[in-house]
Formats: sequence, structure tokens, C-alpha cells
Amino acid sequence: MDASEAVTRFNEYLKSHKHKLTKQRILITEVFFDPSKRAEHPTVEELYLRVKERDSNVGHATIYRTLKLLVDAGLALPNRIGEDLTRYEPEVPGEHHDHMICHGCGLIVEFEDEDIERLQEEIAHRLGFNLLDHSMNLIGEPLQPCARQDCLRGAH
Amino acid sequence: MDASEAVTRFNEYLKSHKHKLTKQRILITEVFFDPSKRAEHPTVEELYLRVKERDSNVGHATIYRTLKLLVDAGLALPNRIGEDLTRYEPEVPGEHHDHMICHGCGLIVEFEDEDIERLQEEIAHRLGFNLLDHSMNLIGEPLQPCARQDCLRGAH
DNA sequence: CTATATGCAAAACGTTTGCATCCCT
DNA sequence: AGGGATGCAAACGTTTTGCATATAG
Repeated sequence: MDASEAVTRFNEYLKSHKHKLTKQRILITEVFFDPSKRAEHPTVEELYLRVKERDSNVGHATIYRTLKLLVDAGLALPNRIGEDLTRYEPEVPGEHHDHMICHGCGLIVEFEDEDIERLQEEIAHRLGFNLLDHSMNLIGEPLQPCARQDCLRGAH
Repeated sequence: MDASEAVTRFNEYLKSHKHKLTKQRILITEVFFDPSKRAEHPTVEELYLRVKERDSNVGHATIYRTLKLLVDAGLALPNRIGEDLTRYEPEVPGEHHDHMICHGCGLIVEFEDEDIERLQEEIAHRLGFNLLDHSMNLIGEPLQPCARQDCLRGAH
């Protein structure tokens, strides 16, 4: 899903909830769905800084409020993978992926696996639940040297 | 692992790191590992309140500091399952389990599954990583009415 | 024109830290 | 006795909120 499709979907949500499509919301959505920054799962601050580059008047509060709306619209997912900040992940409705995270540098590799999904359903049923959602994060050390310069692999 | 074993293990860790076993640390560990509250994954505040019932002089800071030590000792695991607070899970060294969470009331059912574990290793390798750790949380709706009175199942 | 959104600054929250005092070892 | 631990309160970083102003529909 590219940025303009995300804006379109966001607008559908906004209209149906008596909210307005403002230039800030368009800008934030475009920056959030920027294809060159995919899978980066920005923090609010990172998104704020990127948005500011294009419009220096946007305030923190607008980022927070818009991100909350994007979550409600099903277009963003708050994600506290590590132990620190909240990161937001651009969501494509209907799709789902899990995360493989590099222990050295935090690089996130997204993946999907049918076998896992099937097993999860099975386990949920065994435990007496109907599976609604799930999250899975694998933490690992790269077998090959990691591309990132800041990766700690080998540094300890 | 019962409370007194947890205290023993904690003490081993403390000794080997030139830290001391104080009455507050004993109390906090005992409350944290109280078998009747297992799988509750308390927040700092919840733990603080329970500890206060037994010794009203204990301060917030001591809870935070002790929990951090317990994490370093491998006896507690910080856990940000939902979108809100940090919860801490009593850990038994060498064991690992995943979570099935009731969408209605937040009830956490812990489970282990060998097939999942195997698949995770396989996926990590496929993606070029050596698996170090993982977390998996399933969110579901109970098939049978949930035991908890505050469970929202059916209320929507 | 009206209702909603914005930006700012203040407030609210969870968490950490500095410091004087206390207490394990 | 001495190094570490405690409790308190202040400091911190993130997130939320109140309010006057601006703007989309």
C-alpha cells in the first residue's frame, strides 16, 4: 500500500467518524507510509522530526493525535517490541506479519509464515479460545555479518 | 519455583554481585513469587500496593530498583503485552512460555509448545539468524463463558 | 457558518536519580 | 566500620489535555 492509498483509506475512516482530512493529517500519513522508510517502525519523535522537515509548524500533539486516529482506522499498530519506547508500524488491513529482530542493532525483518499461523489457531482452540490476533517477535543474532554499521554483533 | 526458592536464587545473584539481601528485597521477592498470584504479571504499582500491605514504609523507588535486579538475576521478565504499562512476569530460569490472553478480561494463560519453538528456530535460520529469544502473545475470545466476572465476553 | 483540528504550554503520568540516612555483612 | 540500600522528593521523558485560534466541510 503506497502513501496515497493510505491517505485515501484514512479519509474514508475520517469521513465516517465526522473527522476532517486536514493538511497535517495528509502530511503525517504520507510520511508514515513513505515506502523508502518501510519497516522502520518509527517512534513518535522520529515521525515528528520527519514531518517537521516538510512543515515546521506541526506540533507534537498533532502527531500523537493523528497516530491515535491511524490506529483506530486500522492503519497503524503500536508496538513495544523492546523495553523502551512505543514504535508505530504502518498496517495494511488484512495483512499480518511477525518480526525477526536483530539483537545487535534492532533491525526488524518482517515475515509471514502459514505454519505458525495454523499452529497458533490450533493452540488457541486447545486452550479454549477463538484466536483474534497475535504478535510474535523473534530475537536473534545474524549468521552473516549484519549490513548495519551500528550492529553490535561481534563487539562483545 | 516457590517464594523461598526464589529468594535463595536471588540471594545467590546478589552475593555474586556485591549486593545485599535486605528485608525489603526479601519481602518484594516473596510477594512477587506468591503462588496464589501466579501468572498475574503485576505492574509496578500493583506490586507496590501488595508489598505495602506487609510493610507500609517501602517506597516506590525500592520496587523499581529491586525489580530491575530481579530482571538482571533472570527471575523477572518485563512484559509490555498490551499497549499500556510495563508488567513483570516471574521467571523460572531455563523455562519459557508464551501467552494466551483473553480479549475480554486480560486473563493470561501461559503455555508451552514444542512445535512452535521448533518452527521459530527454523524461521530464524531461514532469515539468517540464530534464535536467541522470542515472545509470542495470542489474543482470543473464550469459547466457553470466562470465569472472571469482569470479562467483557458477550457484552458487545 | 459551525464543528472540528491545531499549536502551544501546562499538566499528568511512569520511571529514574540525588542525597541524607540507615542497615547488612 | 563501611559500602551498599533505603525513602523521600525532585527531575526526567513521554504522552495527554485545556484553551484560544485557525480551518475544513
